[in-house]
Amino acid sequence: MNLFEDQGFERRSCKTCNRYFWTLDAEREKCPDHSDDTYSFIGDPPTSKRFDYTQSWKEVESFFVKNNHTSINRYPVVCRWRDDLYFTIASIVDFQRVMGSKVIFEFPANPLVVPQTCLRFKDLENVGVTGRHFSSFCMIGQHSIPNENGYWKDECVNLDFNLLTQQFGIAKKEITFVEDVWEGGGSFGSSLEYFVRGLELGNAVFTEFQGDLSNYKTLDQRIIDMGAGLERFAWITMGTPTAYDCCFGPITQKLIQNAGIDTDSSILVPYFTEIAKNLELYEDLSHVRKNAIKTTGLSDEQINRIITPLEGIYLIIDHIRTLIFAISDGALPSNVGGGYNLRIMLRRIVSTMDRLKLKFDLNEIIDIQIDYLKNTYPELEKTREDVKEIISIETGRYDSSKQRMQKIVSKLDKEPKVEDLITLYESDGVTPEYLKEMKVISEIPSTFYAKLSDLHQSKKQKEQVNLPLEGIPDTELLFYGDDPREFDAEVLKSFENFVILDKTAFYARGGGQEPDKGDIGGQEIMDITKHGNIIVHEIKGDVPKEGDTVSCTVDAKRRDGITKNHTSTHIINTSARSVLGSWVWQHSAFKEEDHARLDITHHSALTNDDVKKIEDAANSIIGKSIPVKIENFDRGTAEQKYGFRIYQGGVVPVKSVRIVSIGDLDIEACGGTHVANTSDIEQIKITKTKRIQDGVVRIEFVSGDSAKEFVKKKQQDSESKEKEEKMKEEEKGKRIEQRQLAKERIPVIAKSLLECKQGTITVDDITMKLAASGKANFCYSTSDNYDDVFHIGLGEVLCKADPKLVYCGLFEQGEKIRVIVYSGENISKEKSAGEIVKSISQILGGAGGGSPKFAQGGGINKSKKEDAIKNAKSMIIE
RNA sequence: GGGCCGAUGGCUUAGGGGUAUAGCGCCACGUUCGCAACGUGGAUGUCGAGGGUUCGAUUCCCUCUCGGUCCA
Repeated sequence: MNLFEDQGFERRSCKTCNRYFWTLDAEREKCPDHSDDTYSFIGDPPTSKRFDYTQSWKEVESFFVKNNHTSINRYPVVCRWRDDLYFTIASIVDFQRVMGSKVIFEFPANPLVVPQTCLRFKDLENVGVTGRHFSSFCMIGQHSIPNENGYWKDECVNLDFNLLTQQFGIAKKEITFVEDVWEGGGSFGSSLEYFVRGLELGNAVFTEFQGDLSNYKTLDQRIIDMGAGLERFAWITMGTPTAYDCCFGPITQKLIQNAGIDTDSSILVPYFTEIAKNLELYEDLSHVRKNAIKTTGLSDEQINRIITPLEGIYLIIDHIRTLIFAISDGALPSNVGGGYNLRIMLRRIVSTMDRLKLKFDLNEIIDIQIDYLKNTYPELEKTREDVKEIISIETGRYDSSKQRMQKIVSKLDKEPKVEDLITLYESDGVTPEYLKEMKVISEIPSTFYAKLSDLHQSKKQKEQVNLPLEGIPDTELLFYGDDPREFDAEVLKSFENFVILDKTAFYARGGGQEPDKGDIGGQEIMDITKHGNIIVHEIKGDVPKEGDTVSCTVDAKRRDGITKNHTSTHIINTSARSVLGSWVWQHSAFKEEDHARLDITHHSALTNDDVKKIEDAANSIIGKSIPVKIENFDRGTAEQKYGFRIYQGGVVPVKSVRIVSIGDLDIEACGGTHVANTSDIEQIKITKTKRIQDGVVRIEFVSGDSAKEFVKKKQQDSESKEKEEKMKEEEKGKRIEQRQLAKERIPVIAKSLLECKQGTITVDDITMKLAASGKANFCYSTSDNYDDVFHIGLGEVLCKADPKLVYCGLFEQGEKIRVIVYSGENISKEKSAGEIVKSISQILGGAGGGSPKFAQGGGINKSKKEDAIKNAKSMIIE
């Protein structure tokens, strides 16, 4: 290093860990991790300049721009350009593109700096407590490829040295460089970490080898990956007790005042210095905290009144800042993948406020934070209201989920067994952690997770067929060119049922678009798949000979339907985004000939109103007859030009991307087939929507002719449904009429019947027979003019008035005959209604039963009606 | 895609092969100068839809729809 020689740095080995480091300080014997001056900048910064978070970036940026760097905007924190990462975790990730097993680097400028927001959830429990851990932070990315524009080690170290000394005014003897090796992502190189007073400010990695330390070769492309923590740059100039105090802008002071915490720097400075030092010594955070309390001699009262609430406030602010970035960039809190991290963070915010009895207005915190952050990240302004909306929905969801769990837990009458725990978790979403918190169970059984995972043994993945494709050239794709429906092609290879042609107009399965159908040399095509750049056709009958020329026909109607549906997918996607909110992204899609579906990221199920608005927006795009333009771009150029919205369908593993744009409404990287103009689609109709998982909504739809048919069929359906409804209404009216009739007539009939004091009387086909004293009275009817409602009503009234009465109603109902028997209170023991019904029903060829006081039954032998009533008479009157 | 749970008046719900529970709300009347409170009474609940078993299904079985939830 020329710099080290010029400036007089000395290389030494740490007395504790033997690592080599470079210093100007003749006294220094240990590396920064093991020195005594660790974190002495707290309360005593090593520079007279004071830069907060915003200003720190302005200083860094202006320094590098002055030194011929291009300053580029941050990339999204949702890492859509890589399949293996959910969130952007380092600035270098911005420029990494995975192709197969290889990672390649694509730089939009060289050299460059970027203020890259990075999300890391590894040390979540440290956030707010340690003074320097964040769930998201700004990585100052300084990147260079050593060519005619870029530079290598010497220049890099020079720049970083000058940044610290000139721009930040830190004395050069404060700076220590530590030698190390950095490895990751299949490549490695030497690295130089730079520290000031024990705080690592940055790490420059000189990536030049591929492989690992035992087996490596030089990379074709050497890269400088210098990452530095912007929050730390601000902190070292401000010397505040924690980095949180100087990195969040005015919100921190506001919340501290709001909570009424008295921040006494004579307590905070030594406490957080101790925390920082102890963090290097112990792994366990509670140990670190305990030790710091002991060393600084803080009382329990001071901890509870000052430190604990401060930790909570720091956590809340940090977590909200992360949520602002993540939601702005299109991530939604959910129960899957990276979304779960966001849900956890929101729940930590809410439960921290509950625990500390802090009443903050989250919307206000979001506003103040965005007002501050937009100095560096102006794009956050655009999603301000969307962030608030998502956070408020998620907060509400947490509340109702807590209530739900409480309700379920309150119903538990005994300590649940492991099986019960699994049911509770699987069916009701009650986590064992919650049960432990609520003291329903004392410990989570050790077998819980084992049993749970047994239950969800994932089925074996479909084995991928390995086809012998070596040496076959790429297939020429006619569907990207003239796209003929009939063409001749040469058979390059054929085996089993597979045919490979030199060129093809058959679209292969891919990008959610189903393959074409048609025939090759008269044989029907079963499936078409893509293997690298080779298209493989699977056909039904015998395969043609290699070298033959075959004539091919594409099923034009099918292709037409699929194509319309594909463009419709793009249209619905952009319509949904404009109706619902900026968080809407394509999650996945499927396009068949006569129907298609699009899964989008959205927090709730769609309402009918949402669906109508989306459909209207989509049809209005069709009505505007917008040309659909297809262009090919270099990937980097496309990303810079259109942003990461182009990756709706996921990662595109090719260097040149095909950009499909519908005016400026929707621009996506897409390999599918599309109509030339939106008016070709004619009509889009959403047929169904469904929430398929937390945070994902499925929209099923039809377009073109299918849409027209759907509308027609729906019209017919609604007409027949209307008729049905009318009939139901009529039936209902009849029933009500009958009930009304029964209600009116029962008192009248009952009165007449009860007037009979002896002998027999018949009123409206109902006969009352009064027995001699002591015996049961008998009342019956076999008229079909009465129904069950009537008999039940009359029986009850009569038996109440005459507790020695047995009432028996027989009537035909459709093909069957039914019987209802009531037995008065004073007689029901000897003349049980249940027994009578059983006997009668048997005669009628059926069955029945009930209680001694009330029973019903029935049968199918209508002709036995008279026999039945005779039997009843004999049973009752004897 | 798979598993589990659920769907009962406007709302919350009990129940379970044989008259469908209760609370809140609502309406009417009474008490009151009026309100609240109280008292009395009232309501068109096809017990999510369709099929099966049965004399009889809201209940049991099957299919479907919708909702919840968990796992991929």
